[in-house]
Amino acid sequence: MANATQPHGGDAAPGPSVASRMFAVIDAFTAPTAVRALTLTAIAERAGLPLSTTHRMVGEWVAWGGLTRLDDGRYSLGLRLWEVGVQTPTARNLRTIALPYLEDLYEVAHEHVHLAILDGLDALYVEKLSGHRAVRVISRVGGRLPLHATGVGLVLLAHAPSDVIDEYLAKPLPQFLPSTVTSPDVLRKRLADIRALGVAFMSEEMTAGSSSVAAPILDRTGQVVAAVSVVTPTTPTRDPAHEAAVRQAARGISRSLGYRRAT
Amino acid sequence: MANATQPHGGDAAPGPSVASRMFAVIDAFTAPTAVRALTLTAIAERAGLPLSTTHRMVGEWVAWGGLTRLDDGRYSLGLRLWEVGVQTPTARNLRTIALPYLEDLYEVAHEHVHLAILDGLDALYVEKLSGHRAVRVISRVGGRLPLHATGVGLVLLAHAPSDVIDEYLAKPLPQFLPSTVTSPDVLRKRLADIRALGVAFMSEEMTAGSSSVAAPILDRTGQVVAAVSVVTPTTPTRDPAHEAAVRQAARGISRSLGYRRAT
DNA sequence: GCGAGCCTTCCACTCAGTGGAAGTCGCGTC
DNA sequence: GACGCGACTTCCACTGAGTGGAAGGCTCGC
Repeated sequence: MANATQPHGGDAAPGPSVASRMFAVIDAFTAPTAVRALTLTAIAERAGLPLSTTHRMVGEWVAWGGLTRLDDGRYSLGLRLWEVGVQTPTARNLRTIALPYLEDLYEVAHEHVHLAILDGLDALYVEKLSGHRAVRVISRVGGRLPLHATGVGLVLLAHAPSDVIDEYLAKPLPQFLPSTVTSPDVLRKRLADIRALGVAFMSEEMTAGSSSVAAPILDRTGQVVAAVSVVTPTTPTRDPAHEAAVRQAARGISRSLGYRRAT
Repeated sequence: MANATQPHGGDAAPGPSVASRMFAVIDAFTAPTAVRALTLTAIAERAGLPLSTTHRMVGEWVAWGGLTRLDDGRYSLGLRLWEVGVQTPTARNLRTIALPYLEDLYEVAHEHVHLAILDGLDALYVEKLSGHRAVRVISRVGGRLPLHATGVGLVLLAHAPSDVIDEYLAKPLPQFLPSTVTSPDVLRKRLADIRALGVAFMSEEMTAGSSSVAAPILDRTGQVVAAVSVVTPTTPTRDPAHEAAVRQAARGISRSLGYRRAT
């Protein structure tokens, strides 16, 4: 679940304000590991709050619908939170515009199709389509994965502002599998290739048995705002149809976002 | 946006607690109408809070990531809210399990594919796939539509506990188009037919020019927990392929949820 | 230059929020 | 079937976090 660098620190300081305590309660479901359901006591522990305080906070959340009490007495994130969350413009607009193209891509490949954006120093997965027989991968909508070991991540990093690249390469890069590239120099070269080629290829660097092709999505200002990819089981030779389809989807979405090449 | 009966009352009473004021701020983006971005002053008005209080609340939300300040100074719902929201078990589990089948359905029909659940007295849209050329409809993921005028809604209502049906039929039913059925008696008959047939057909009752076929999804206990539908442009004759595909998708999802017919 | 909107900051008052402690509930054990 | 345990709920006196009116900035456009 890659607990990234900058965003949300997890338990840490609940802070003196009511609001921060309210958030600590919600964060208990996210950090350190994402869980479905927690008892009141568990929430209190994870949030670092006294039980009675937690009790009141949880009560408020439940009243609003941000948390739900399950039959067994435990709590889980509530529908209201989902309802409000999916309204968030960034994710919603992008999804709405991109979905038809992702569908097309899925129809060609019948493999995982990913759409991700750069948030902080992570690839944040905005959408994921999968079929019945797709490879096992760990991405999930709303999840974060590292930039240097995923197809979409590499594309996003390649087109990020140079200070972001520097910052990312300055920190130690986890090696997930033998072929994960962790050398900053090699990565720099790789990013240059990705910019030149217009697509990124990735194989066996995050999940064993899976490879991907990813391409950048540009908005009306020509900025890279997202990346699409197809993730397939690793095969001896690359399927050129996938590359073409990913490129086409990326182009289609970019056009829908108002991008006009070169002018 | 059908502001339903029971859930979230919108502006109303902010209440004396900090939490309720915090929620009032978020609700400002939802009710009375969903909006993308608001100025601080607008939030204060919609939430019914003094400006300085709003200022502080908004500050807390921004610090956590639940709201984002845009370049023009206005605020919109923040990515963090989306990130947490998509983690909500109900929606997430259902989506994950159903998606592959929805994909199949989409591939057959190339029209809107909807997945909805019953929440309160509304159909809550959990997932929606659409292609490039699909009809214009007003459903959206996270949105609510009335039970008596949509395909999924009719299916959900038909299989709801009888007290829910009674409650729903007791209130006045809005007539959206000439062919919207609003008579409780006619609807009761219709619901019985839907239960008998196993699918619901709906035509020109919510949006002009669109029709749909919907089928129920059952969980391991045999309860109807959701409904799938395909929404197409209205045509003189019904396409039997759509009905078959919807039934098949519903069956597939039900099976994945652990439903075994009859035993 | 002036007014209108909109946002930010300040600060004395006070009531909402706090959390330790005591009470309740349900369950498995001896 | 009383006992203990863990998990939850309620209580309440204390107090500092939160409140909101007011004043100060900033930025337009006329």
